[in-house]
Amino acid sequence: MRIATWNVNSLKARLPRVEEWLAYARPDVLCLQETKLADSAFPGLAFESLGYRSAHHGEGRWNGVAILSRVGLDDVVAGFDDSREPDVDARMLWATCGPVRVCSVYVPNGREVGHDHYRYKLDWLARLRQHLEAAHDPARPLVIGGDFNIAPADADVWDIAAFEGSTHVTEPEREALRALEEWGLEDAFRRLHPEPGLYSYWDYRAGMFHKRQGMRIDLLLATAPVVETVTFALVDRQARKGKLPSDHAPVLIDVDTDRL
DNA sequence: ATGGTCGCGCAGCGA
Repeated sequence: MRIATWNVNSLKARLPRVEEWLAYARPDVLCLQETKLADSAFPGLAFESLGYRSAHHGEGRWNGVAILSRVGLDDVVAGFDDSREPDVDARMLWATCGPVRVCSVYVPNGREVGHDHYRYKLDWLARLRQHLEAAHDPARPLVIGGDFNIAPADADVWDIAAFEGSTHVTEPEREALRALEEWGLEDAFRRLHPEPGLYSYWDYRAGMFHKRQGMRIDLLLATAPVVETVTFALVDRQARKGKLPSDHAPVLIDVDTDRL
């Protein structure tokens, strides 16, 4: 079972690239972020024609997350599944796809250290941690895929010195990510690829992609039963090339579900 | 080259 995550930076602008990618990568499950669509504008029929069921949670203009699946799509929940006040933004979507509970997340960017949005980011991650503790079991198959807007370690950015004082690499952000890992999630891509220089996001500006100056902020966090059966992991840099690319590349893992 | 790019939506913000 191939599970992927991709921040598409507008699904309206990216639909041809997403369709092309589905055709050649053939993921079983794809988590999308930054669709920037209202639910009424989500192109579900286009995905249906390619063999995918889909669910979307969006508000239009900003944010927006989706899950596509060709192995079933059940028990869909939009937003935090914790009976508390709804999130102000459309950043989270849950669905059960075959044997795996899947969550697509677009973690707040944070904007600047000390900004209200930075506090919102940390609160958002803490709320996810609380929800996992209250309602999930790390012994069961769960994958949270998305744009976490956090580089887990210094090796996940092209030059840590360039990020002095910036969001995405601060200790509170990394601590919030570690809290998810301490509950029972693991960075599945990193487990198979410990080498540095592997990124999932490159700024559009200044030829950052061609200079290989990126950040690895798109993660597939998986519980132990999933992570122990991962046979392959990849950042598809091809999808960052060519005509009208997203500024993020898709990240995928292959899971041997027979061993789940 | 002292700025570089997108997307949204039509100015300027967010990333």
